[in-house]
Amino acid sequence: MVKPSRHSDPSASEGSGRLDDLADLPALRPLPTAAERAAEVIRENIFEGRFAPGTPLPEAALSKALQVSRNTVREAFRMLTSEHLLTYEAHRGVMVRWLSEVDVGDIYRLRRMFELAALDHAIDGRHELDVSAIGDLVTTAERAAAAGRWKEVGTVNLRFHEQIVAAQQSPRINEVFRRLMTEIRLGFLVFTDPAELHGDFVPRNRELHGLIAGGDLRQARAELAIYLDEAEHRITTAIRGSSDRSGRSGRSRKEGQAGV
Amino acid sequence: MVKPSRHSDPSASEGSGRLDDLADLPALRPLPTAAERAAEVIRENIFEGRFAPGTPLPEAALSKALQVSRNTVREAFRMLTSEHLLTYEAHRGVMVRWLSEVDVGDIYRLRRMFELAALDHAIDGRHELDVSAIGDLVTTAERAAAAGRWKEVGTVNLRFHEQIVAAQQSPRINEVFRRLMTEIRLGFLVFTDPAELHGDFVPRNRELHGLIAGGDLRQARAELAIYLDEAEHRITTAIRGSSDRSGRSGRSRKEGQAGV
DNA sequence: CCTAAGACTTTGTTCAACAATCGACCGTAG
DNA sequence: CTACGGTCGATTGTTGAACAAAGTCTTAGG
Repeated sequence: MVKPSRHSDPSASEGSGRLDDLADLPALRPLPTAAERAAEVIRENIFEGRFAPGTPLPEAALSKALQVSRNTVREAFRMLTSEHLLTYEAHRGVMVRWLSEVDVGDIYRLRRMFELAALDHAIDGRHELDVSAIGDLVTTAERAAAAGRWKEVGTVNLRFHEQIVAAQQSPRINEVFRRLMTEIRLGFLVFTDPAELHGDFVPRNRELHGLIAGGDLRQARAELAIYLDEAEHRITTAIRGSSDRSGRSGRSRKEGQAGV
Repeated sequence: MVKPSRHSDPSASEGSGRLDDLADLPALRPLPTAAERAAEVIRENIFEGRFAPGTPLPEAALSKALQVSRNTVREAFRMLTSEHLLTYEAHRGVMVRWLSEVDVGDIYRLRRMFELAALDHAIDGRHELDVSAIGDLVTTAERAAAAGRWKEVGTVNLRFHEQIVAAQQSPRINEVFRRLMTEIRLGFLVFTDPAELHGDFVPRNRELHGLIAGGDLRQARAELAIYLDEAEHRITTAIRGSSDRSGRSGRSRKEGQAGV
């Protein structure tokens, strides 16, 4: 069973079990290379709204700001481009990606495929959903919502869906889906009030968890489908609104964005 | 009104319509950066079998061989790693990826999802398959097979499937699928005689095309499902065989491959 | 046989420089 | 006034050398 996990391998339950507890530690972020750290910072700045969609990111400026060399910045850019967070054009550099309505539609098409397939798998008994992990995530989201930490609510909600998809135990599905979840966060940025977006999804996730825990998987699947339709519609509407108001037709040359 | 718009209407038989033909030029292959060219060469060497799976690729050696700087080589490595053709481990560099049976199973799970969904889409009338493009690809494959150019047969066969998937008109599905097709070519490498693998798939693709052209999409879907099962089985078997024979347990440290 | 210290190799990162390309500015011609 | 064409400055693309950090191999010793 080749589980290509970069970090500790879970098969460490043999021999002198003294170190086993250490293996379960949160692994305090190795973040090995400078490029990864740089990418992390840029990513964070994007999701905090400091680097808004459309913002060009010059290599020299980032190099100075992050205190790393230009080569390292370029390396970080490449990572973020492959995550679809930046768009790249030769000799023109990178800019923070604009998520269009078309993009959202495309992302949700993939979400439906992967998430509904996961439920189908569970219905057919091919794999099992991790009910307790799912429940924990809902609880975490509820606590964050109660405390008003809406950004965290959004993040945890996405992990909730990742956990569902993980039931298929497909490394590639997990990877692609994770990237989709990162990308869709660009769509969250158009909401000035995150509560508006995430607020009522928390109780619905709780309901989903209840259905799954109760074994009512068919009902859960139906609910999930509705959930996805509505989420897509809500983000699409928000994007349409914001693109009308703030004239963002400044998309310059050509029509689309390159660099996928 | 001499606005030289790129896509003027076809009524170009008047005035100074002289430039309109230029708009239809094939746009002469950019291949802009040295890193992309380097990646292209390495990719080609992998699929030609000169860089076999498991081969480590030292930066310095490639830098000298390709006549580009080490930084550019690293850039190329990163591209190929994100295509899943190379595996990467910090401070240990990259090596050509081993495709395991588990990988093949995972890839084919995705293939089924995407390809069968494309047929379902066509069945529901949501999108249409490009029958002529599909037919052209089969013809090309037939000609290559007749001439014994089996590597080309494999490539064209993959493009045949890409064309089917393209019916869904989803940029992200296309991208992910294209990457899967690249990756599965690593599985082709275990066949010493490519004809053994690709040979009888060509007539089956012809049959598939016939069914699609005839509008018999349900039958096509069923055939495609069988096709995929058999292809998976054939590659899996070949990998099991080759990993038994040539002791490839030289997978050194740890059990898996990192870097996905 | 196994272990450990040191030598060697390869990767990670930086820096400075130059070439290639892009975008804007600015005259000139119609 | 607008359209065209060239110049210039800024940014990206790429190089080569250099050094630090981590891994691998060799060798000496228990």
